Amino acid sequence: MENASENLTIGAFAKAAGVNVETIRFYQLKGLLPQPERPYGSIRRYGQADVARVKFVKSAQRLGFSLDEIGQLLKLEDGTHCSEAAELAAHRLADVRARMADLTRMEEVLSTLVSECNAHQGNVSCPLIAALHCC
Amino acid sequence: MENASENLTIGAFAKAAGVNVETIRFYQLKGLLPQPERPYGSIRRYGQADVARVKFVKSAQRLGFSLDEIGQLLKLEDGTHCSEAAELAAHRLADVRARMADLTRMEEVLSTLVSECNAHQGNVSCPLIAALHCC
DNA sequence: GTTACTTCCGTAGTCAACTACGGAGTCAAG
DNA sequence: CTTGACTCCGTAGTTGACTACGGAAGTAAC
Repeated sequence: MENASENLTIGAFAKAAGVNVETIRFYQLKGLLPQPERPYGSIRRYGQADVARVKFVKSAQRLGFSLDEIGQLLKLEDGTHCSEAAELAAHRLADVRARMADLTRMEEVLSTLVSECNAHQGNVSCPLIAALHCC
Repeated sequence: MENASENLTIGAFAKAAGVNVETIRFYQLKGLLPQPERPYGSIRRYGQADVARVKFVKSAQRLGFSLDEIGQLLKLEDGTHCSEAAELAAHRLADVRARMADLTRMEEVLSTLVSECNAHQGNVSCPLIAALHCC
């Protein structure tokens, strides 16, 4: 008999990869995982390479890549197309920086308003509400 | 005759507020704008107070508030419930800071990987792909 | 050989904040 | 009084990444 970890049912596979069964099936539909053949109408089996692939997807997601982009990265998975991969990452990096700039702006305004509200003891209007009315 | 800006059709209102007509109707559905009465089966009219309300919504959105939260803020619009408003803003601020922390982590990893990829001239595996495979 | 768990597969639902569509009614200008 | 633009209203579609459902078939344990 083969190693048990090379003969996983979809449930064991999902558990090993740390995702739901439905997520596996969803990734197959999206082309992120190959549709495994079903020998003689029985159930499909998975191995460590499949687990690694899902973990690759999850790692890339943590860096902000979309599933579409991850599909592109998976085509470069052999590591021989470094410049293409770097270009994808550079786009991601630009997007991350743009979102950080937005959040920085929000953070500045919100923290100012929160501290103004906390300092505010009078009976005139709330600084936060006033700011939303006026800008 | 009244001031034209107090007798707006929905189209003029939307233009004045800088949004689409459909957005107005959507906000009415969500309770962010009152459902104006239709006098005698004719069309509805809007005024500057409505325009101000939509602009309030859009200002709050720029600070990261969801429409649900904005609904709560609108109930405090008279400015006399500063501490409640400040509490909502504090939650928003915490969320903004959490998202910034996530993005900062992504930025660090991505920028490192992009520069490693750019420095990488050998024929061994791409640092980006390797990183996704391993962490 | 039966019970109980799992898998298969397609379709539909979730969330947020809209956007699009379509048919009927209303309104102003000529 | 007709034309054309606008409004009304409900329903459905969009995006992304899943999650849920349900009936049929395969599989494992006893």
